[in-house]
Amino acid sequence: MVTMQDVAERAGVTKQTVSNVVTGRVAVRPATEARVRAAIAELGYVPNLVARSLATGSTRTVGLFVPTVSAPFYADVVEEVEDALEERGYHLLLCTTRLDGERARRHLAGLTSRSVDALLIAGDQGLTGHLPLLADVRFPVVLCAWEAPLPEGFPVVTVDYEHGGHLAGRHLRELGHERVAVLASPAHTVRVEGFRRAFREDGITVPDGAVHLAAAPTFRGGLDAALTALRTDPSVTALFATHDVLAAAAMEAARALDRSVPEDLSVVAHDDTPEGLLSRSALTGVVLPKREMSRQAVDLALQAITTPLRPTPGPRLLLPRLTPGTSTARPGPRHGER
Amino acid sequence: MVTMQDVAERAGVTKQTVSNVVTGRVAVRPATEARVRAAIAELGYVPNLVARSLATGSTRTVGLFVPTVSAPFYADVVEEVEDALEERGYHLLLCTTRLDGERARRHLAGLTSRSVDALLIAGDQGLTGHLPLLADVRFPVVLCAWEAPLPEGFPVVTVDYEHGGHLAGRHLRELGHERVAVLASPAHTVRVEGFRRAFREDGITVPDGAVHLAAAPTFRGGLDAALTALRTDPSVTALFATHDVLAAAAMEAARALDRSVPEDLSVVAHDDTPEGLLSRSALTGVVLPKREMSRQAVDLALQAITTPLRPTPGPRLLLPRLTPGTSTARPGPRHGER
DNA sequence: CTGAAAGCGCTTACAG
DNA sequence: CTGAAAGCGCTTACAG
Repeated sequence: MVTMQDVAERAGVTKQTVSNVVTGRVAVRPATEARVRAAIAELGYVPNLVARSLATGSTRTVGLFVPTVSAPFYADVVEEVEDALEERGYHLLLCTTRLDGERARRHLAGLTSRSVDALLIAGDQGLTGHLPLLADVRFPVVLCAWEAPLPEGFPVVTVDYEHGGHLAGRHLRELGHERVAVLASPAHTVRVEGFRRAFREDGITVPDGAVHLAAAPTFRGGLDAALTALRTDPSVTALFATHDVLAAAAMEAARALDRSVPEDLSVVAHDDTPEGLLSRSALTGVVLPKREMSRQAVDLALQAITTPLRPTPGPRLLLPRLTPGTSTARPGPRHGER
Repeated sequence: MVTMQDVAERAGVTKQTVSNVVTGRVAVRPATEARVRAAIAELGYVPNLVARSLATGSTRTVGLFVPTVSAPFYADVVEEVEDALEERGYHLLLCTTRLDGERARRHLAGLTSRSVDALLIAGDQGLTGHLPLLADVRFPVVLCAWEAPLPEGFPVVTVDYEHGGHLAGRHLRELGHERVAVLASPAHTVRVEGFRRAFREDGITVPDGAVHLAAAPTFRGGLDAALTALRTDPSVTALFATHDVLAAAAMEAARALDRSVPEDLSVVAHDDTPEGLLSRSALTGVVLPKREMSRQAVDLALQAITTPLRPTPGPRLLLPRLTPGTSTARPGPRHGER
């Protein structure tokens, strides 16, 4: 391996001068710089980043925990975070936790001490019990996309999920729906609360029995829950799905039960991926500011690397928006006939 | 920061002994080890991985390039690779290239010299022109999921895409389809060739005009191509989609044109994600051995770190399988009536 | 603007 | 089984 020392000898300078040329931190006389650059090119010198990291104390790498990359929402978050990091000259170390706290714990242990400059944790699922571990960690931690109760002591950039649920509920109320069902992941209690609040404000109760939890956050799990929901109460005129995968399942369930969307059934979703790669182009959905959230989280983390954030800033709540699609309409004539 | 030296002083030994305890490389007398472990616990010592990397020459991190994590196929590959790496005590540095060779080049430059022990490149899209750059790289590179012509000098673990296309074609032929169209990504020429070969073997030509390229590998791009395909030749009884996102688009197009699947139109896909998170639970598809491919690629890469693979092993071709679903059937009565 | 020195925190032979 | 020494390849003040 070619080292700085080799370059220095070739150029007839000391390695400190080579370092000055490479890092650009200190000005170097043009003639010297040219000699050094020529030597670098001739020898094919490439700086050893690990040695630099040891000397500077920075790896220029940030860790990201997400539950999975197979859910469109998190796939987008990963790419947004990667973009933001790349622009700032950082690498991305990815860990998927698969809703498994023990797995997250192992990953965290592997990241101990100085292998990343900071850690971003997107999504609270399966992690809340393991938060105390984060206190021992040597680098700043920023939480995002956090729906569980917000822990103290960590910077958080997240979405107002209650508001998101409320937007979905109000949309259905404005269309005139009264009897609705909810398809939810167990972790999405806050969105469900917001949704029910919208109905409550109009004097309508969405009963507990109308909330159907998907056993697993998969298409299959969602499909079963959706079929159950529509069979339990065939008179519902609309379905609220708390995330994108469940929404796809809801569409499929409607098809299976021969209810056309939106004529026979409205479907509104949370976490829609409107320009994504999936088949939900026309879904009415609450879209989350993924890009904004990712960038703010990255900025906060990089800032915390150089300047400890004392005191910890309060949580930043970004507002979701409702994007109208063609999956919702006024309740159809079938409403109440069954 | 607590160092090995601090622990050594506390335990009344030298730091080499602490190192021996931590790495377990050299046996240490039980009594000494107990003292060292106690000191580690008391001081909350955590080894500095960067320093270790500099001393050992290994970062225990492997880079992975994928075009995107938003396509189900690559999302699965990322998680499989991550699992294989984690089992072997390695971290995953992720770079998404977004079909952008320039972006890949930048990422590659950032990985120079010793920041990863090895690099896995999954998916050839947008990269073939940049392969020469890989020759300069300081760590082993393994290619996988490679459909473009195989470059010399790199270990490759990929799928027999021609065979995959042939499987899809033969399936449709066995059902009796004669007039078909293909929905393809520009990069998927090999699968298309295999598909056409299946028809050619039966004396049927799939004309060039029946192959519709999606402008972009997105749902929207696929939908446009699918609508064009079905409008250009309404008499086709089956559609072959060369990857999962296009298949989802084909289903949507069928729906939009009021052709029910499989009665009015069969759809067979390549790269299906049967147990994935998407709405294609019942699609007939050619499934790729993602898990097997990912593990073999990881094994090859880790092996190459310690023992240079000389000469470079020949490409490993894994065989895809056709999984029957409910999206294909014999051509319906509509066939030829238009 | 350039050079000599110390140091980042670990591991690795090598003696004892 | 334990200790003294050298080294991994860089950066960072600090003199000159």
